Amino acid sequence: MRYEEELNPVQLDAVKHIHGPLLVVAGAGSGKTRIITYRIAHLIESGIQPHSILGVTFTNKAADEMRKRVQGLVNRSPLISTFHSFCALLLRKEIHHLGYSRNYVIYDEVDSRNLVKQILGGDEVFAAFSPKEIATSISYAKNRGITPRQYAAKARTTAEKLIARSYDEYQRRLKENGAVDFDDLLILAVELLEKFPEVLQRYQDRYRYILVDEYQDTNRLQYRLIYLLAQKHKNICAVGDPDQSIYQWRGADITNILNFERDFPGATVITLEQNYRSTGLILEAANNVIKHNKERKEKKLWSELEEGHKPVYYLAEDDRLETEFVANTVYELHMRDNIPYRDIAVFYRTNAQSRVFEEQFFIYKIPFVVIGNVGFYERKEIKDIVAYLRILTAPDDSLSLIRIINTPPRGIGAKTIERIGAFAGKHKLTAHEALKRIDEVEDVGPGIRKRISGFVEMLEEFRSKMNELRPLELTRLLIEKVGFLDDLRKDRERGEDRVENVEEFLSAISLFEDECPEGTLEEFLQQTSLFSDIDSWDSDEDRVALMTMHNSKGLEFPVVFIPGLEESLSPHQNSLDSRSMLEEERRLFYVCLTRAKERAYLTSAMQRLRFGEITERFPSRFIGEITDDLLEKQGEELVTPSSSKDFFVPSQDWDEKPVVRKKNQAALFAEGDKVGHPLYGEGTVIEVEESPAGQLCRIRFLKDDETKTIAAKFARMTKL
DNA sequence: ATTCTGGAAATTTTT
DNA sequence: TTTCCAGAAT
Repeated sequence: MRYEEELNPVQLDAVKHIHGPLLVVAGAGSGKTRIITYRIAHLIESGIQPHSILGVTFTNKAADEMRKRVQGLVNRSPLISTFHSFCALLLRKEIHHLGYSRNYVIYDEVDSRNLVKQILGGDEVFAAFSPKEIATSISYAKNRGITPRQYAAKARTTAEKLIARSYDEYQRRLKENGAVDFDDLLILAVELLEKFPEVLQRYQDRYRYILVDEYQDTNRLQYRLIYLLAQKHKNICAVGDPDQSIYQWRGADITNILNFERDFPGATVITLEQNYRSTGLILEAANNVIKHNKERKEKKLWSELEEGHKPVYYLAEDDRLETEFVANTVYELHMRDNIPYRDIAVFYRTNAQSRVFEEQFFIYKIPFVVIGNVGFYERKEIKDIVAYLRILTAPDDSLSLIRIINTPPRGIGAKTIERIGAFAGKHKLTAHEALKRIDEVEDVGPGIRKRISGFVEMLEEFRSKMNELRPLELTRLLIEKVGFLDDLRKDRERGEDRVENVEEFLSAISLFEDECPEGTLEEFLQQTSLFSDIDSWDSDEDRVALMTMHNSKGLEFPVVFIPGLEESLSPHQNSLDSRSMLEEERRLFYVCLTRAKERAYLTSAMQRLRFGEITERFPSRFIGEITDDLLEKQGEELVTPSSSKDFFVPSQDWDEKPVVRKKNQAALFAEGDKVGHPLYGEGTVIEVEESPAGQLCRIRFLKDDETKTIAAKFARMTKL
């Protein structure tokens, strides 16, 4: 490959470097991804085996993309994953050393919070503290490498003592449930490598060449992990930019990148300051802002690209008009300048801000996709199904068990669950074991007993089928057996959406089966718990992307909108009285602005609706930090509500829904059809309903004369 | 045991 | 405005 033609001399130095520690300080848009991919390609072309290379990125999406690019260059690819996925992989093979089961379950944030809630439970002293706050504090401590014991030793205030106790109990219950949380993945991986030198050595010799992206956002545990792995061969390449550090609030430690040369003596340091992404004026505006940070190593990006357009600043009267301006401008750019929707993005500070844009874009028929918000796997209906599947693979996960024992409702209430819990506690049993001995639990009525044992038997039945059935088939049968769809459809308002989500979940399993023909249910579950919303975003679809400022990291778009640039939103209220937090807010804004290739639109509102109440707002200080000659101002009087209306008149014939989802609907069954079902046997279709999830059939089955609603697409039914 | 109801709270950012 | 939760009604 001709590296000289594809890279500038500085980039080339970074790419051609093979042995020893290397730090690449890569300013925004300086070709960071390019360097990493070409460097991997170069390593492989120099005769290094792909399997001895490890690449670590921030998101699964970034990892996928990088893998594809390397694949495109040299037709081979090493392991590239996120820190968390890598740790999960490592632990899957080695966790037994630490006394955990290999089939451990990964708890996400919601699970963690529920567990904390459970711990605080009956104790009224704790009522003053929210489970969320405590969960956050615990996570914060964990990311700093503080153990429960260390925390307890240092605790002084009542709150700290409470957190200390909760933390300790939290860890105990995690282990009891055979579960680990996100933070544990890192903690346990580090613990494993520290306590078992022979394991460490194996992995050191396996991954001789390590690359870490977004190094400025690694925390102490992640640093430790990399340090351990790279200690022997010292072939570590870290790429990052201190000006783009935006995760200190969750424990990212900027000193990791600042002390690189101290930690890896003899390191080569390469700094990239030429920007290839943004046109001149946008870049200059960004430089303007970031230079206001005090805690910063001087660095000035420059560009050979043309000056381009000035960033536009629009001050709206209120948030409604702000979104209208954005929608108008998007519409104009699309219609007049033929800019595809996929080239446009909106970055806001808080997820709550997305709503008004969704509504406005909907009115304007502008196709869009919201990235982030409530992640797919965090939706209740999906978490419920996942809980069922987890229980099959890991019976001890009592959190999941409690979640599903009465979902859908089967007459097992809070009181009963409490009694079972007490029984389990008394006899030192897991919830699962206690359920099996339900006959010994006192004060439980005969009807309830019967339902519980029925429930337990059903789980056993499915568990025994786990080996013979593929995950998709198993999940389908489970959903039908439990009557999950019937339950969802009881919700008149959102039932259809939920059924549709279930459908999407099944598609995800199907995709997994295609990709990993040998993949087990456990592996699927582990993979999904480390999935984030941005990972599944298809950037080829022609839609405007809506996401938080944090999610914009690592991306680029020709056109970028940054709304809500007001004091108390950006910079955020909670950061106003700390200089370091304020500087992080500034970096965040800087990151967003440098995503823009050709056009940037910055907007603020003077009034904003908050919880249905009007609040007064002031333009962000960040706007003031950009010199006037760099901004094209479009103020209140320039685009008033009336004149903005002139931009856009929705035409009458645009009647189709702007956001169209592809559906592969096939008319499968009709009323009166005789059908055979793998679980229920023979039946007759008595009603067919078309839904977003395809046909839903009400079917009366001969066996016990029962009527059930079944999604035709997913049931393996045959016409008789 | 489940569903309904009204009052209170909610919004920082996430692997 | 929407979401959440405790207590009341079924």
